[in-house]
Amino acid sequence: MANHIADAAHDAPPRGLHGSGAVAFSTRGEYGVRFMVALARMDHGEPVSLTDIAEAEELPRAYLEQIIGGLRDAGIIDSQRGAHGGYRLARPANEVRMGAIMRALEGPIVPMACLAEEGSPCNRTGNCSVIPLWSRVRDAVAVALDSFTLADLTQPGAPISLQRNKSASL
Amino acid sequence: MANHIADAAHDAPPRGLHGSGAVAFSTRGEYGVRFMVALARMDHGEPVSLTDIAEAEELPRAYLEQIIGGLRDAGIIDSQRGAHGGYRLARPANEVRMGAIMRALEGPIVPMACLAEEGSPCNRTGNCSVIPLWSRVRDAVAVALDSFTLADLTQPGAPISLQRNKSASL
DNA sequence: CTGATTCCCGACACAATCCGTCGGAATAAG
DNA sequence: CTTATTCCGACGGATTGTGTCGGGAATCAG
Repeated sequence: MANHIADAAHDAPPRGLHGSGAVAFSTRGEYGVRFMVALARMDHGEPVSLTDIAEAEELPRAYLEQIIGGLRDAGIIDSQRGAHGGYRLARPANEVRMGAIMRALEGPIVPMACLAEEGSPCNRTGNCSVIPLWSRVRDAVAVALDSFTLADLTQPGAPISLQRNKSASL
Repeated sequence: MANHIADAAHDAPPRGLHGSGAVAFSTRGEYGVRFMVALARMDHGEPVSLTDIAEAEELPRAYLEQIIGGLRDAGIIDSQRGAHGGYRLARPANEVRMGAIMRALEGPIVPMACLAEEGSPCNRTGNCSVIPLWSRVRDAVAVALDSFTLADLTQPGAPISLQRNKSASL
């Protein structure tokens, strides 16, 4: 009886919904950022091998290798194969915004499937007044990420005004 | 040879990592918010049944029922059982912040496992300088969500300065 | 040339989580 | 008593996240 209701909402989302890389930060983001920070610290002109970084950060090497492919494709890091090969920063650390790194690692920032680029995922555009909310959240995340550069994280100590607020519930 | 590296990083995370309700917005958040908006519009003093809302929003009824339990437990909505029962807003729509709704639906906002409340999930607190980044993202999301009230979404039209920026890539 | 080192890439397996369904118990109105 | 509705626990399928494995391709040293 009520099945057609479920069906109507069921075939609406063509793609998996938060799979396209939502604001969800998985280990890809965590590991990838830690990789970048470690690389920025170790990069002294010679390429740094993946094994060295994986050991220093205690991360699974093979998995990390798979993750950082996105960083290379995005032109954030340069790679050199062969003996004595490894990775280097493509640009100085203070010119690399963390938003670019996260987008390369996790895909575009789309907190909700409604905000996908192509196609018309949300057929209720007229009816749905919730889009401004997700839109603002997306922009806020992007601004927050882009307010840091890689150089801000390589230096120890609080890079910008940082208060560890232990307010009750966020 | 290199296995102990993987092992060291392997038994470190005791709990599932982004399961505690990260910034990841799943259908719980989407459906729950749509439920709240629909309820705010239909609430005229009499309780509104879940079936009516599910039909109006074309959402799976049984799943929605499961989702909104969190809203009731958080005291955001009142429920009345039995015939002619249903749901009502516990407070006026303009006093309900969207952050409270999202927290009730998806759990606390924790973009990365490092920021969990209890225990010391990140044993590299001295070494890890990435925490400020995740911390700022978390705060930005919280502020963005709390900048909307439920009333802002029930009225059609742009509630706050809203420009649908179609900038290339976020 | 040969071999060692390192990146590169596709496929695979395991576990967790998400999404949604189902059936029944409790409560309230007529 | 019958009906309408919330409430609750359990269950299954599909998807995705996490990580491994093996081999191929480039590069350098000898």
